[in-house]
Amino acid sequence: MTRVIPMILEKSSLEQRGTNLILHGTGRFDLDATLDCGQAFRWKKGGDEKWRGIVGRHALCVWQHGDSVVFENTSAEQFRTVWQPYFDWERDYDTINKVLSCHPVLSEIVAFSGGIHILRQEPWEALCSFILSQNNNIPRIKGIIDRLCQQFGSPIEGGYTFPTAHDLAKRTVGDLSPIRCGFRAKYVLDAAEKVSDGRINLSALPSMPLDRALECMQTVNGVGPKVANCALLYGCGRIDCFPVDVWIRRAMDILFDGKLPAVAEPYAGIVQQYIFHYARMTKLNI
DNA sequence: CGCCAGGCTTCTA
DNA sequence: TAGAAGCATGGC
Repeated sequence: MTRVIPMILEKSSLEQRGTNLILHGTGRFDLDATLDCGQAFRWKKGGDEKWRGIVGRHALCVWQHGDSVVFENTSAEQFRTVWQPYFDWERDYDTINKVLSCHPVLSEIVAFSGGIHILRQEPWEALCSFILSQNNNIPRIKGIIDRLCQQFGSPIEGGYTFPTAHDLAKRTVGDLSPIRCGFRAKYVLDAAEKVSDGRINLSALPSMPLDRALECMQTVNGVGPKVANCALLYGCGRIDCFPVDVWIRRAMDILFDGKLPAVAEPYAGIVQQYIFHYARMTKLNI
């Protein structure tokens, strides 16, 4: 049975084909780049070219053909409540990309990275993941997070959930040793304690003034400006955040003489992700 | 093997 | 108060 549902605000449409749901007309959206640009660490691409990952308590297998994206075993209802917000399909990236492209250098970066969407991840998962990311490389971060979920998450069909702050708050550094996250263990535990006992209220962060939200994040031992910005950008939908790491620092100096063009400021977080992907993939060979 | 990784805390001058 | 050292671990 095939049914096509036109979508509000989009040129796209949904088609239910058997148990799979297909989103047509995704334009310039790039699933590979979105899931592999260093913003999320729990997606794996199989030999069958399909991505598998877990968000909340939902396991998903997803792939792309041209401008269609296929969601395995997904209902329209689940798409609307889980995957549409997660993949940030409510946001008008076409218009943002158009606005950015008036700047010559940004235009080149948009041409390269403009298919990326910022994923709306769980705040706790984003905070915890980016604590684990510090002074670390992406393949190893993924391994650590895999082990964290297997050890302390809940088993569900298709894998394990990300452990809650409450789950981790009662653990010790010794408990975390099988995770092999090194000196970061004490930082994760401090974050877990502060989130689970309410000293940090993650649900208040999206609407807080940015400077206060950053300050709040940085009350965690082991969370500085970079991790705080990442947690707010990827976990709280704060696209006004601009995390600066070594790649971004170098790219900003080379591409923009150290200063982000004014036209990019309202979308700083999105542009940051575009630049990060561009910098890593091209190694800034310009 | 040595260098470095989506940094941060702590020590030192 | 700025700048360097130290930190666990392993990918490349």
